[in-house]
Amino acid sequence: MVKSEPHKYSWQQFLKDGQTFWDGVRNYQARNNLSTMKTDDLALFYHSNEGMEVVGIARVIREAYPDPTTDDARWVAVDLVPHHTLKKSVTLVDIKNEPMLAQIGLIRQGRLSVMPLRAEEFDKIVEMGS
DNA sequence: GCCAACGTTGGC
DNA sequence: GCCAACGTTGGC
Repeated sequence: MVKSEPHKYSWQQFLKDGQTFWDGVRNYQARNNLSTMKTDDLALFYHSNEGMEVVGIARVIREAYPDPTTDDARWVAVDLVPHHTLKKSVTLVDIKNEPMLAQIGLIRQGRLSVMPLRAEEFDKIVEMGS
């Protein structure tokens, strides 16, 4: 799952662009999670702050490479394309109300901007959004 | 706009 | 290497 503040970079903008590079991660844990993403992996796209909901699914088309927006070699970016827009967004409230999802990173560690999801958690959210 | 959670920085 | 101070994120 990746998070973005909609006023900074929204799902709608992502759809319009057709592709984006996921940069600007400046947190080691988030960076490590980014690094584990492989080509063709799917990632839920979450709007933080405004909306607070999962709005779509993105697909990785390029695995972690050095973040082009900084000279600092520690940081990486990945390239994403939109894969699927959820029929209805899954809100943070929905997720909190689903016992099976109570332990996901989104709840446990709110500040983390990139986090892993187990396959069944991913599937559950997708199911709730369709 | 406030505040809690948490990561990072810097003094010792 | 510890810990206090500070900054940032994100939910409410």
